[in-house]
Amino acid sequence: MQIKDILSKSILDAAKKTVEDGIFKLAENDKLPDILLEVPPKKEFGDFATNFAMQSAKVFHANPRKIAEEIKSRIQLEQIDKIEFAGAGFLNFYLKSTVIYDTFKKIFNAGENYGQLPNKNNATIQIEYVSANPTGLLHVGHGRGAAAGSAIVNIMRAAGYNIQSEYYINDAGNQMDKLTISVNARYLQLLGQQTEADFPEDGYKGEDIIDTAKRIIDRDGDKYLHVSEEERLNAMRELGYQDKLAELKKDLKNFRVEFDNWFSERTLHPAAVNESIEVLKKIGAIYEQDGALWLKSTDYGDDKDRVVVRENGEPTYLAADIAYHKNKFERGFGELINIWGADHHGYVCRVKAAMSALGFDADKLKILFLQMVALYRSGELVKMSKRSGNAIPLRELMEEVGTDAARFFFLMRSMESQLDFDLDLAKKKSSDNPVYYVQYAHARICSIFRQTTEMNIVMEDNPNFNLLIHSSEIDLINKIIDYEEEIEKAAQDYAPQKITRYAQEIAALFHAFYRDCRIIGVESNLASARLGLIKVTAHVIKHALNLLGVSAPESM
RNA sequence: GCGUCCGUAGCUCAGUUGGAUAGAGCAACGGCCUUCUAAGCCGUGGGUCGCCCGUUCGAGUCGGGCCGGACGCACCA
Repeated sequence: MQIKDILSKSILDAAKKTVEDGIFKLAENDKLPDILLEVPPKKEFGDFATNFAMQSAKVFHANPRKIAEEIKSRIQLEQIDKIEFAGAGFLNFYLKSTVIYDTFKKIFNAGENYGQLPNKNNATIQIEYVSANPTGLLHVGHGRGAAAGSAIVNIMRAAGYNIQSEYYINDAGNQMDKLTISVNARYLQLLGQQTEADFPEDGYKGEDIIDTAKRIIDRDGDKYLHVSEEERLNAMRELGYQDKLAELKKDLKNFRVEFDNWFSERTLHPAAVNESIEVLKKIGAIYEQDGALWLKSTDYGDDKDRVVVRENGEPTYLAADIAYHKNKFERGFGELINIWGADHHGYVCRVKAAMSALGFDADKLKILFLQMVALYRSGELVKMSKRSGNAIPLRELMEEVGTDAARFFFLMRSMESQLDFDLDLAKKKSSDNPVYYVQYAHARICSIFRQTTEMNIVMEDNPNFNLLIHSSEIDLINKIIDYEEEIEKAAQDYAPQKITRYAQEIAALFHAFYRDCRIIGVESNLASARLGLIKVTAHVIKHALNLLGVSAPESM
């Protein structure tokens, strides 16, 4: 049992005891408030504090000071040095120093396992993210989604959840037709059969389509000039698609993003799409009007009903999405998480409406939104890529600042905040740059180990951590003790930025320790304990960076 | 007009189911290398938490109303 839980329980027991002792009365319908323990904002306020005396003032009909005194006198714990009443009604708990040493010793002994929480034995949670159309290059917005999604997957796994990650490939419908005519036009152009003037108006104009056409020519030459137009278009569709998908996978891999499953929209057409429409028709959630089929999403709070099959008989994107989400629900996940760009928020209601209509628990579907990314260079907003004339491709960002900095910067802010990405700062090789700052702390520790090993300063198997009494050492130990709780919180809130922040904080505490506490040149038992401390510190920094998908170099 | 998100130091942002004197980084200014990486450390200044009203013992946090910004409001995806 964690010290926090022990404290909570003894506070609750003490509160109950005040009632038993007849000090306070609890009315029939009144309940004791939950015990909230927090780490106080200032060290003088102790190791933990609770506002219980204030929270319970109402049900006890007594002033907080009186409540605090009564509770204080009923708590006897060997781990506690003293309890003080402070402020408007806080109870501050001061732990005996042995508590943190005992806790730290357990962490030290856990070694590489520290940071991996026990399995929660939950039904698998599915996280679907990126899911960009395979019709062009991933841009920086996708990059933010990729960084966030993969970090959330890592964090939730560390927190003990079973996770499956998935990418939904929109490889059917309109956008594939556009890809086809675009690749076809570039192919014909490159082989001198067409000019720029022939390029279809609504085609994809990006340069990457030319690259795709070039690769097709490199492979198959001009052979599609000598077949029927239909055959050529079919070839352009398939080859273009395969090429785009391969590029997309390549970028994601370089960005340290992997998926457990790739789900092709094509597999839903036409059977699964038709089937979900039939089911919805049968239960009256779909009706016909103006030659189209409409989902009655207004029954579930939507502004208007939505078309699922167009007048021309073609299903809409929504129709496929209903079939896809139905499929996901039927796979039996405990929770479905989608990470979408903020520009899709208007879409939530209709998808949830369809799932509710189909009898699924729409609350199991959690949709997280990602706000936009704005890149700044020399203080100026960078809008377009010079090369592609379009949104900035993720690979250009990776080339410019590197994968580590790109991921770290994407994960510094909460997802629902717009992100201003400072390219100059991301490239700086100094402590101004937060990613270098954290990595440097890790490298510094590795460097100390290289030197101490050479000087035969060794860490014993069982160092005496009680020797670590400097405030810089205590602060660092306390931060390390917090780590697993931080993971838990980050997982619960789907908030990778909490880990990014934590990494910066522990790095800062290490640098302060480095300033105050030397290892080489001190008495061997103390050196040994300090080596133990920095060994765990290095592990935690590396572990946190791994969760973020950022490397932890051993030298810089 | 409607919906979602945002508004906290000059800039970018944290602020743990409402709690103690609102924090961090950058920028500015001033210090620290004969000793484990100065890619580091220490110090100083800097705030009407967009505005108003309400709920509460207590509001940056909750509710209502304004103001400002981003995004969305297709038989596109």
